[in-house]
Amino acid sequence: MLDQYKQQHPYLVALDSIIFGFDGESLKVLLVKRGMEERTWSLMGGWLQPVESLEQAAARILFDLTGLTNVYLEQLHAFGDPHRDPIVRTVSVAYFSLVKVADYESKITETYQARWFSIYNLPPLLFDHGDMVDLAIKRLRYKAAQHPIGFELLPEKFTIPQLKKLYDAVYNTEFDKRNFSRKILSTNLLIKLDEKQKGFSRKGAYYYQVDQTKYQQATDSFLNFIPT
Amino acid sequence: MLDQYKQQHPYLVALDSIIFGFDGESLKVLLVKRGMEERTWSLMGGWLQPVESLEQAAARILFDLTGLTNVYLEQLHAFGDPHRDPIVRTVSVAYFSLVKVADYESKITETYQARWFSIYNLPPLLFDHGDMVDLAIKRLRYKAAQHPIGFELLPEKFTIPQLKKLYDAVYNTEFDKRNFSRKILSTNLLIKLDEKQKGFSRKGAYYYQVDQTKYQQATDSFLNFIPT
DNA sequence: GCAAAAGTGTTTGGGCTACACCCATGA
DNA sequence: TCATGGGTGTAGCCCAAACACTTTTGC
Repeated sequence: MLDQYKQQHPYLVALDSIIFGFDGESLKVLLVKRGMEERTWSLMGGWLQPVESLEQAAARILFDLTGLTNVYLEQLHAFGDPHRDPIVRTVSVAYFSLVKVADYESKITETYQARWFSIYNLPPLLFDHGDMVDLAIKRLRYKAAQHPIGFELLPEKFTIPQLKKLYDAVYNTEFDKRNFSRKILSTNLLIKLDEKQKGFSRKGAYYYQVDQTKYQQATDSFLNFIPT
Repeated sequence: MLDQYKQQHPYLVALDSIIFGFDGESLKVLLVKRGMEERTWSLMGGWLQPVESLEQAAARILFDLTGLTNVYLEQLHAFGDPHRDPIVRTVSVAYFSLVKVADYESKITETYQARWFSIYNLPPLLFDHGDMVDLAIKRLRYKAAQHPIGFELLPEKFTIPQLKKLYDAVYNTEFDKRNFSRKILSTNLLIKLDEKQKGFSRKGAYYYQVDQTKYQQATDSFLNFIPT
């Protein structure tokens, strides 16, 4: 190894994931109690391994907890305050992910002690994990305003009222249902199914699903996505 | 140190800066030829030191090259492909910054071999620095479309036509001057000065400066910032 | 038949776009 | 006086916001 490299200090590199889910009513974050820190809730995290990229590591860690693959995963921010971990200096790269709660629900408490918390009712968190969550919420709002990522939080089939409730929860407000559905449908990203939701309301709402082809393209383009 | 930490591999952590500048005509990036890599241009970068945060490190490195402080500096992305640096595994946190070219111009070539390159005419770059620049341009466009960060690239006093040229350069297009100035002025972020620019045009354009108070607040809020 | 949620239509105002003319000045 | 860039005004259009009524169905 060259001198220039030898003189430098190496640091531990961790990954932490802010995992968002939506249960039909409010926006939730998945927290765990890990290892030595029995008393404090924290984000799901782990260490970067020699053979993997940051993104691969984040996906691996997410898989360990949830058993899910093919999940929406986006790098949030690298946190590197010298004293963020009081034991040993660690740089943590935070990722945020959006998961469909229904897809796995059961798995999460098998190995880990994990629980969903409403974003408006979070417990004290380990290290700077609270900052990470705050930033992730901000980013989610920012991003969901222009990109149709909200679908990632719902099951394959969902109704427009469900989608509206999700947006209501994310922005902590109440959108106008008429303008909302007009706006959403005008994107042409949704395919109306023949099936109606049963049990929830008398009338029943039509199910929709995402047009995956169009969705892939739209993800990269600008869309102003918040109606009234 | 606890076992959990001991078993983990540490890595070198670097910082790289995409430094944008505007010379009145086109958008530029500042590149250097560093150390051993005499033959390849690269971004300005350095190693994370034990006592500093990521942001402090990025600011320090930027200061070393340009002598500037109080510069617009924003974390772009952490790059961690296992083989991005072929010699030793390194995680690099990239920052992008916007500097006022006029403020220092002279200093940059004293210690380092540095040069401004048009973003449309970049040389081959070291490692994954090309990806970093691409991402930074994308982010700059994305961000400048909604936040008034364009001012960071101009001197304290600037004219509306100068600002329009900057936006033209960033988006590689030509905005309509009437709509552009209406839009910019409607934000009320600019203070018109009594002074006119001399020498460039016959008539001379009025200088403006940023209303710092309002600007600080606006930075955090949504503004749709691109006219025709 | 009534309660509760789903679904749809209209009007209005503001902002964006497109476009054209006058102004100030140095040469 | 003329050439060059600076500065402003307007009409049309589209989109977003505000708002109310009808439909469906389980009880």
